[in-house]
Amino acid sequence: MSQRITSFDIAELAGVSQPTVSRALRGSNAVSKSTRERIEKIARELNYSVDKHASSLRLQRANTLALLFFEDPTADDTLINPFFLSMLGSITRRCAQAGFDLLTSFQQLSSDWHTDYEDSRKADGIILLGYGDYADYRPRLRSLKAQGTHFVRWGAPEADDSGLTVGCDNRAGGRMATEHLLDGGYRRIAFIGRCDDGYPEFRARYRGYCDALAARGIKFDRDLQVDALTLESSGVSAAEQLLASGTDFDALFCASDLIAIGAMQVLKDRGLALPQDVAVVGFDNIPAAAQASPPLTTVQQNARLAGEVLVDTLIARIDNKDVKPELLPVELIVRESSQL
Amino acid sequence: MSQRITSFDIAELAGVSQPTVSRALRGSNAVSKSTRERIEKIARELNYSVDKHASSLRLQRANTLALLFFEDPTADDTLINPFFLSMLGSITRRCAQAGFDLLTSFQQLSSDWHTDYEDSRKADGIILLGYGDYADYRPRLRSLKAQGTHFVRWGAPEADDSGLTVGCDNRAGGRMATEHLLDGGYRRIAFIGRCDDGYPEFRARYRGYCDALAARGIKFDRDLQVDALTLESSGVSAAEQLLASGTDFDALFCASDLIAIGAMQVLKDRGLALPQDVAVVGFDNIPAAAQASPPLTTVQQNARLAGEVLVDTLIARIDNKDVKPELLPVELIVRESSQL
DNA sequence: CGTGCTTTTGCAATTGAGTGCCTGATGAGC
DNA sequence: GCTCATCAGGCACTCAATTGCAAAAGCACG
Repeated sequence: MSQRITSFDIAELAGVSQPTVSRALRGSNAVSKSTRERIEKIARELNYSVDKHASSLRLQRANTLALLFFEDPTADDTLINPFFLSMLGSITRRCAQAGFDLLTSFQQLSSDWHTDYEDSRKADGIILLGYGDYADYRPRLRSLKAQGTHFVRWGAPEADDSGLTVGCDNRAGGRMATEHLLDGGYRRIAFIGRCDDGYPEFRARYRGYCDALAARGIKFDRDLQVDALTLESSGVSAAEQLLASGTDFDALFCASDLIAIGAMQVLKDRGLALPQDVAVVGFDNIPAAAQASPPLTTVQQNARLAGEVLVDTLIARIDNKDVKPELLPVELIVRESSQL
Repeated sequence: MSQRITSFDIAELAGVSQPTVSRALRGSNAVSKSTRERIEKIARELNYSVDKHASSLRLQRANTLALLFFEDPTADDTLINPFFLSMLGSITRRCAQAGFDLLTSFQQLSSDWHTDYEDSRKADGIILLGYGDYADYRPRLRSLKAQGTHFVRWGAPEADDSGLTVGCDNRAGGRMATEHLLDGGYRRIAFIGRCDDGYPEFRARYRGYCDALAARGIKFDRDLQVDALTLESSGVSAAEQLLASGTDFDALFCASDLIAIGAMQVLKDRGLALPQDVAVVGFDNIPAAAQASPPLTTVQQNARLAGEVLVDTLIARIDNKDVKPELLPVELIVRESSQL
């Protein structure tokens, strides 16, 4: 295995000094056109590429982002929100376009992941994709922000974190889903999902649900809300709980597709016809939604766009540019679980 | 924002020289216990961590692996083999355990991805997860190998790439799936999937299928093999083609779950009862397999183990240790698509 | 108390690229 | 032909950590 090629090798072959090679390759205008072209040609022929570590050390910039999947300690990999995974491709591509590398990690919500990334200069900024109870890590995010760490998070923006959080318009999605059910003639629509402080995204979807009911003058019934997390098993229990309560309902708006899939299973087992007896709408449009039986109506987030906006926002923050937070659009995908 | 903390700061506070700090923190035995503890304490208090780039530059080692998802140019993200994604968590965790970072990227099969990673010292080695026609990139892998690049690939090992490829025992999986169908009394079992040179994994599954038939003395019928790629749409066309051909069949062994899901859709649309009229078995155990209607019997690969073995194998190669390739075990998951 | 050995530590150089400052060359204008 | 401006390129240093070598300090033993 031959010795690595350095800018000194290129310099020697081109008959110039090493700094000139550096200037030529990074496009300084203090190098004549002919010299630059000669250097570029040699570099190409030798398959030279700049040593990332030397460059980062000198520039004090890694040109690398870190993607952290926060995991629930109880979760196994098969439970990863498929939506996050479908962002991955988009994130890596956008990073590549912007000249950044992407470090990926799955982490427990432990105490030192941020140290590990920004303190050691491995990454210039962090993208956080998390699930689990947001209340648990809100304080940590606050302290990260106070430390000046560069990061963006996917979720529901809160009042005090301008630009730190990118999310889709969950509230609009909740409204669209509920209006769709109302348009279908359903009137006793249950909301399945936790909507307290720990689940800001679910809460926004819930608000959209309330908005739609209010707009049609339908009274909101407290009994029609049942807690559930983004787990199929949680959808199962929620549906069982709702049935056991005896509350009358003719439709479910589930805060996520996984919940919806679990709930549909229970409804079908009880011999209810979907959507004749009960219509179901989910949220996320995970691949399994289309496979479900019946195929699940759901609100789709644009994963491609989401990934791009996360990357762009983070890079803007790193460059100390102003970032205006935006809510990304959602789209209702109507399938047979809500409409024959 | 305060200035970054360096080993010089620690040295000053500890009243020693900077090299002593370096030695203390990386566990050299040329540092007295009391000095080491003093330094470690100060480093901890200041939240110091070693600058990755300076360290890598000096050590000539990035302590980083790159994970490349090779993508089919035609594919969109929703088509990513879910099995690969479920390896991701396992790979990141194993890397973390081994003290490596993980760079992730989705790449077209372009000409310079390897340059970009190992030549620029971004990563010490590369994990390749790919799909599409293997014949297309076999030559590229050969040249990578010739260049001495460190890499491992997930797939079906071939004769000449010892240790470069880690895979599960596709042939055993194919045999198990087929034997299960034979045990269920099915005799006209079709194999749906391409099994030429470009798809070594499918081919291994196909060989297992042939093994099982041969073991029961059942004559193999050429008409019962239909090409398909890992796409739902491809499963749809394959099933239509098989039906159109008029070939008699009572079961399908599909080379992947996505193919199986597409094929089942067609069979159901034609009014065939699953599994009474036709039994179906897939391969991969993707999450949608359990959601399918009827739930799909399939061969499960152990994604956690796969990720760990990929990482371990690659690190062993980087350290120039000997690597013995192994075939990872598979497991048959019986569901209603093949058994009432 | 001196000699010789082992720890412990510091000095100086190294890793590869990027940059401030200065010099030398070139060309234009008079 | 001379002066001055401009441009190209080189020197030396920097980024933060690691390491070979040598010196100093500590220790034991005669």
